[in-house]
Amino acid sequence: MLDMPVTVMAKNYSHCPLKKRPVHILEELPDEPQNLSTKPEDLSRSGRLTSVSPSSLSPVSPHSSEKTSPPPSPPVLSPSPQFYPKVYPPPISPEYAPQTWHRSVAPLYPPVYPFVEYMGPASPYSDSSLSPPHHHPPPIQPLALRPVYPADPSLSPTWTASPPHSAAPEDLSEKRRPGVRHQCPDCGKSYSTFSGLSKHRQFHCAAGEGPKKSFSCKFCEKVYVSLGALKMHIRTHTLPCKCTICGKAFSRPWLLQGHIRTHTGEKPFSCTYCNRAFADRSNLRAHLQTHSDVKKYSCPTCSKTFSRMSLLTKHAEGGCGGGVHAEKVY
DNA sequence: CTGGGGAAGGGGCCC
DNA sequence: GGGGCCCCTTCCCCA
Repeated sequence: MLDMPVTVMAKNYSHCPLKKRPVHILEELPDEPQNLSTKPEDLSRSGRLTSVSPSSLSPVSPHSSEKTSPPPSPPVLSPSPQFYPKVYPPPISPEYAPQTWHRSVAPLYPPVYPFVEYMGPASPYSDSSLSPPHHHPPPIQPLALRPVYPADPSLSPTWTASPPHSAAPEDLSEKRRPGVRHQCPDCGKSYSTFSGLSKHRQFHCAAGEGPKKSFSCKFCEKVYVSLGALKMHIRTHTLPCKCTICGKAFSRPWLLQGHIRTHTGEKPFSCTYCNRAFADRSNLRAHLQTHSDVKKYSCPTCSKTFSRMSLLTKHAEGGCGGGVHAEKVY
């Protein structure tokens, strides 16, 4: 069974009047990894907020009533490009939209590999905070992934997932012929056995184009292709950044920083149209949509636009008939 | 019921 | 590789 941390789902928010969401309290964390936080204690101990970097969203001091520039009149109707510089992909239908981990039951990240084989002391999981995939793989099929080398040595081989029994006996004998070295076409390392080369190419060769290592979270079923991504994810379980005021824990320092603003009342982001201030930049961005006649999300059926995807989804589900195949308006 | 605000989460990117 | 930040998204609450 999984060695999960004890997570207490608070029934109410009495311990923090500002919270609207249930709070996960890690009561015990067996083999708790080191504090992966950057400087959470510095943040909470000092109680001093780091300055928010200036941006296009014009942060202002918490209690400043003066504005650096008069609000433009009247509000521009189309979203300012400075806020939406990206080319957005088509919105995902909510039924397929990703959900946050604490709500999700099914893993969002299917394993990259059918299996991961441990390689002894040099294992990437030597860090106690990182665990090997807790899904014990099915019996390892030798040659489950094998490279097919092209004639041109400068080209990377393709990988095939042919079952082991598909390899002809003569092929195996060829691969194990004494004196024959199996060289990695990507990095040049040679191995006495084909399986050695195969393992190298699957899990160690950074130059290769084959599948890379996978890093599995020991607290849930998510799998990442990089150690950094896994470490970042693990913080969502360990929640190393703790608010000294209410005790709520967060995965990242800047999340805690934003939370502390809910206590201090600091709202560094102000709307240039109505002068309303927000503690969160994204909330200001959403607010700016309310000043626009043509909003970000439009119904493909009736062309009505909405400031939020959730509103469009409700609209579509409410009988417009257009479904939730929303399109963003720019 | 709808629309908006508040709070928070995650991945990605840049330094 | 890690930290900080950005952006998007989601959920909850309220008017």
